[in-house]
Amino acid sequence: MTGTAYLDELAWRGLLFQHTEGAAAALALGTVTGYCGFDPTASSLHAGNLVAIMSLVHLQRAGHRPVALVGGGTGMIGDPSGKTSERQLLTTEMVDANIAGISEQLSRVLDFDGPRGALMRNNADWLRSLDLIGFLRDVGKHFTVNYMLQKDSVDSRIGSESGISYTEFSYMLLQAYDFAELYRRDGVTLQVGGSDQWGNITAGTTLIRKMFSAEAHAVTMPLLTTSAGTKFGKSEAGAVWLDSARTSAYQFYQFWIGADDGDVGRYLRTFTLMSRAEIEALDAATVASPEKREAQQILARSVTAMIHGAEAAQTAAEMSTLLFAKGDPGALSASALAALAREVPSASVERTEVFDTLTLFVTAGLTASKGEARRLLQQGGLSVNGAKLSADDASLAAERLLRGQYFLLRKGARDYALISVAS
RNA sequence: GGUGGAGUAGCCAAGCGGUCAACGGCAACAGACUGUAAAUCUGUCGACUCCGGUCUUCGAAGGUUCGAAUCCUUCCUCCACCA
Repeated sequence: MTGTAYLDELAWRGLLFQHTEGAAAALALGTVTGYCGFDPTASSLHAGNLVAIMSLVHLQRAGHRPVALVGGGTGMIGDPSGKTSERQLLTTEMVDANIAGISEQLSRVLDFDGPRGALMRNNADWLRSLDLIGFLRDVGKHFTVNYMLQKDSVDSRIGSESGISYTEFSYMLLQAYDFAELYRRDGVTLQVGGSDQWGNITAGTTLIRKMFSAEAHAVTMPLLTTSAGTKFGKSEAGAVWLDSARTSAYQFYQFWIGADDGDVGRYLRTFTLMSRAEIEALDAATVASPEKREAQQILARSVTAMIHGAEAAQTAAEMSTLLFAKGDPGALSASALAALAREVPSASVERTEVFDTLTLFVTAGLTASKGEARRLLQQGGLSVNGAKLSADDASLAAERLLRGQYFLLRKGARDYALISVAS
């Protein structure tokens, strides 16, 4: 294992934005313990957080020890980095509930066994009981306000309409203190994060130098964007969550398979552990025959398997094929339909002789109101059981139910839902 | 503290007594074309709707008027200049 394996790996994958001087040398000296923080802003992580998770996975694979820090303390304050306005404070209960959710997700992806097994830490353990006077004397004394004002995260907010509260202004010191505390407790000497975290991270290396006369390092990764310039990790329906209760494995799979040709190579590098040669072969395949979507399929399969397991990824792929292979939905077996009901958003309704088309789409959650459903119907954007509906298909007869029980609804090109009739 | 300017739908941004649910752009959604891609073109785009309409919006609260996003008063917030 060469000393620069970690940075080299990040670099060719396009995941290296900047790092402190001497980071490479420090990594070359032996096993380094490095951490990355996760904000408990929701009870689940989302696709965007995968970049940070991968940074820890690569760290571990390069022979180092990763620490995942959940922000049970910092989450009470809110990180101003990259935010244009003051944030709403979360309650302790919300933060703790969110921590429980994201800890579980992190523990599924990282390897906690062995001498370099990952560690899970929660900064609530040291931040919530922090006493103000002690903090101001021990930590605050090491930072000038001048230094803090220079940080981008603060500077951009100073000039903004809403300004920045003292609470969020202090955030950087808490994160710096986290780094120092992890150094003291676990010997952590490296922090990785998004490029917007540079200021917070270097505040930490500064603090460690002043408090412990020790050297610590920062590595940051570029913020991910799509080739269209939009924020990554959003689908039509909103954020792509790692929690299958929020985003089913099928929907998760669909998100990845919809990747643009221009993005898929980068995503393979960022979100899979595939080798450079394998990925370059897929790049070539995309150029040669983009319509096969080979790279997208492998990407979707791989990332879904990492988050939801190989079995769920297999099922998601099968459902995807089922829906998009342009087969006749009437031919689907009862068990295939039952499986579909678990993967695709679904709802059940009472049995009647005829069903109101618009109501069905609203019930299925594909449209927000009957008005919207009507508009889509008139535009030809709705279909049932694989057949496009026309403007006068205001109702559906019970005879059209698949296997006597289901309606397969579709909005647009790829938004499916299943209605099942209570028997 | 003084003077001047500004606050309009998810964002940007017109409108400045009725024809305003409010021009235009972006974003979003749908259709055509495709490869479950991109680009392009077309349509939709406050909420609900029995598609006839109904209801709630233009920083907040009052007021003038037959009628206000548009005029007046007070308040809140932001920006600029002066002190």
